Amino acid sequence: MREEDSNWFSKWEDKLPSPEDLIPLSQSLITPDLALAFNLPNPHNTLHGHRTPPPPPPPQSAALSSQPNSSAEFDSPELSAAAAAADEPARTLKRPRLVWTPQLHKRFVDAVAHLGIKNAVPKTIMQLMSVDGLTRENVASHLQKYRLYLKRMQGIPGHSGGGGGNSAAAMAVSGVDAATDHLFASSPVPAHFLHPGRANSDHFNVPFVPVATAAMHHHHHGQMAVVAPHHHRFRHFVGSPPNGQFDHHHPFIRQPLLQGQRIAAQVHSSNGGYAEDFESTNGRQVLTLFPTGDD
DNA sequence: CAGAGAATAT
DNA sequence: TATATTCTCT
Repeated sequence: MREEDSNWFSKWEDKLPSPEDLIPLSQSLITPDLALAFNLPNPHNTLHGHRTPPPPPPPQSAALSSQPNSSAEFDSPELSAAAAAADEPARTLKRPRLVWTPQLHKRFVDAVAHLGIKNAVPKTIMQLMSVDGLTRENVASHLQKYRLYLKRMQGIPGHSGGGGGNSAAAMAVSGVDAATDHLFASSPVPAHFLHPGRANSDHFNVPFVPVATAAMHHHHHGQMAVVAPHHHRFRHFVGSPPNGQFDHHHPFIRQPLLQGQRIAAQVHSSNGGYAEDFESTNGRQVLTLFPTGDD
């Protein structure tokens, strides 16, 4: 692959989304814990600028009664952010539901596509997506649904996975409502996804930059310029080659979504509008990347 | 044990 | 319904 260094770079570069595509993608998920712990740095962000990021209310327990748990839980007032932060916030807090926006899903699909079905497992996908705050569970859950979607799509021949031309047939046959697949249909399904028998070949060779989830630095953001590929050869294999046979295709790199952009939330009860900040409705919060139209 | 994937739960 | 959580198996 080295002799193709320059070559692959071209291809790589070619394949990259344009800056315009990348920028809207540069959102980051901030873990609620983090948000709480740091009391939302609330930089000068802006875009909407308005409405101070309301200090996310402490997790008002209640709800959920899965474990009657012993005794009563006291939510001491002093258990505020400070105390919580000092004590290990992550443990007690509950993450808001993640909303898979088309942009986020796009990343997901890209990751899966470049990893190859074989290596596309939650952990790996998650790492490749490098979205701050995204958990393996988030990905696993989404992947499960996505696979079902693909399965349905496979049953319908003559379909080209396309956002624009969605196959009503597929949906009709599988008795699924169009709305159901809307998200999935928003990103084209790579052809090989639909061919189980076919040995697909793309895997690893993924120079991804692990994003340190340090909450400390929020320097420059917005600028998501394509990271300059270092001249080194990236030797980051994801997973182990089954038989040592490498099949390198286009290198795939993702710019980690840096934090500091903006975080938005949408209330579960179908809030018609788009997100503002963190809004809570009896403790039910939804974390979402702001919708930027479609891709 | 960690983690994938399916089955449930909310 | 969409996403989360739990459970089972690898």
